[in-house]
Amino acid sequence: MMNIGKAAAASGVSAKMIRYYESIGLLPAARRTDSGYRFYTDEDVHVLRFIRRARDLGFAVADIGGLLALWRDQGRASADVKRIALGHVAALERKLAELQGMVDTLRTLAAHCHGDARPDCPILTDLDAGGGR
Amino acid sequence: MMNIGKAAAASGVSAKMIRYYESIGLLPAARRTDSGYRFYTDEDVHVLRFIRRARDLGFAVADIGGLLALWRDQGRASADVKRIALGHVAALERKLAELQGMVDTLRTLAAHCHGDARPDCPILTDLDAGGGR
DNA sequence: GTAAACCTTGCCAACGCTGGAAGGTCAACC
DNA sequence: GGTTGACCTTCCAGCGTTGGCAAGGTTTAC
Repeated sequence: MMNIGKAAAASGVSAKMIRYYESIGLLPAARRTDSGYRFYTDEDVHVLRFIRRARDLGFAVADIGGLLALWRDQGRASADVKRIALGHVAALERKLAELQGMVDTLRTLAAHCHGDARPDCPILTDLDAGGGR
Repeated sequence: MMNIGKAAAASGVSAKMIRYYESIGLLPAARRTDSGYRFYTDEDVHVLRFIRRARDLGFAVADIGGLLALWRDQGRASADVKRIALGHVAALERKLAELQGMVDTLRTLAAHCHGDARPDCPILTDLDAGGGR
């Protein structure tokens, strides 16, 4: 039994976020003391850590709802978990490829920019012309 | 001389976005017809395309303000442009590394998940335990 | 008894857009 | 002239995740 500050410190999820997760329905409403303070058990902290770890791995909060349901479901099929994880990997890789393309383009442009006091610069010229595509 | 719909089609920036960029001060207030319609010139479309290209390269809207100022400044030093571009590359690469780390972790976990009807799954176990770090 | 550290709720800000509602304007057609 | 439909206008509200601040109640420690 601990209040939200302790649960936050123990889980690595800020008190603000715990309340937020509760407000959007990712977490069930916490039990309250007579004076209205939320209180949490070690089990709750366990769930919070699960959420934190999933966030660190880039899962959207909505996805985490699904993961939590599977986590709690002792009869789950690991295929379901794997499918979610690989779907997320695919999404991450799309984003990776996109960022990588930006980096490549910018590096190429920057490599051809004198980077001195002269005004001409292929970076601006490219932006100007729309990349020539 | 064209109204916002034409300018949007010609630049690849939606009418909604053009108004938004104006509202946040990235673009100067457009001239208006007597009836209040915004109107744009080919030169304006040129600027819009510049913005679009910069967004495609992942520049934040705030950064684009700086780039636009340099673009318009005929006496700019290319070093200033290059610095902004490389700073942006560095930020992109930090994000890339972060995403790559997530992908690597998830791929490793997924590779050890049977992905069948059995419930045990190292993905959940990892989330459970906080990654063991 | 009082001060400090906690808790509560609620609202605002950020990012970059997207959608909708309610209304005015313009062009084309009958 | 009238009507329809496609355009334009403004404002409002939301997405997702987090931080910050305010005003007030509670608990803890001295």
